[in-house]
Amino acid sequence: MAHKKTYRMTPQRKVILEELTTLNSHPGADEIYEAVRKRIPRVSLGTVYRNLEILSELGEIQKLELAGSMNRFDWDTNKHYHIRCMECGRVENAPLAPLNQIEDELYGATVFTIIGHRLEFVGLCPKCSKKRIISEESE
Amino acid sequence: MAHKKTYRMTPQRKVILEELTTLNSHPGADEIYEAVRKRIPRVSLGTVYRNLEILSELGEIQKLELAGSMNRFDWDTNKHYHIRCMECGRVENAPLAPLNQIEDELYGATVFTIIGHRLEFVGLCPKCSKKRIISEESE
DNA sequence: ATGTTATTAAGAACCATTATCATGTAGATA
DNA sequence: TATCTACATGATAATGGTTCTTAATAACAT
Repeated sequence: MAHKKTYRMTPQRKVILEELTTLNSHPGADEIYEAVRKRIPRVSLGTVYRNLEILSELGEIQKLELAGSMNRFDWDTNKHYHIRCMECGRVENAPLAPLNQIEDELYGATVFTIIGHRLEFVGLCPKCSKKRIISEESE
Repeated sequence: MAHKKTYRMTPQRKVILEELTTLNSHPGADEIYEAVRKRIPRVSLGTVYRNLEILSELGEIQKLELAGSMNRFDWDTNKHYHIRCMECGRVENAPLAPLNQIEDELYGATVFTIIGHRLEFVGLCPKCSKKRIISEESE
């Protein structure tokens, strides 16, 4: 029989959660690490990763597996989509309601058991799209 | 003025392309590397990565940036979506037509310049969904 | 044939993430 | 309160995918 895990609300875990909700937008583990270090200077990077993992297991936060190598984290656990700047990697929420029926369209058409879907928009944030125009001009 | 790059179809590049089209389904760079090594034993992993990159730049193949760290490659350069097994990582095409209008819905609602979107379904392949049932029974 | 540029093999470097491990601690139980 | 033990921690090494570097070679243009 599997043993039910219990979780403690440790100071580190609490600070990590607080900093994630404070940070403006979809930080990566590295940014969270830096923020937490300001309050707990001797915190270890492993602790940050471990707790982000645990918190998302508990449903307290959401782990975003977008394109690119780095994971990002979101305090908003509601279903929503994201836009990623292909230039600087900045991530923002996409103003689009969840496509709840889209998975039904695959029902019967695939041998897979569908569990969910991930939709991500790719584009340029204002800053990077401005930069791009300038660099095209100078060519 | 930017200098236009020219590309040669070298033996290695050709074999990489051939093996990708031969391999059943959405292989990663590692699988392609193994396949190419059977024909060019001394090929280097770096060459495989470099050429996969170049081939996708040329539009000969498609680079799939799905969730998780590993990129996969697709000889089919038409727009289409994928299903990924969350257990074993196997990837198949999703039988769903491209959502061509979906990006229009964000127009005016975001400060980003939208360039494209990525939709990926997550689920269980037949093999893994069978395994999961068995392991649930034995709990 | 000569210079120029693209390509290669091999391995080092890189970066995000995980694993390891000895030590520490919260909270249940005696 | 004392003790027990599963869970947590910090420090650091290891991993795995990918990219970069270097020096040697091959292909093309002249």
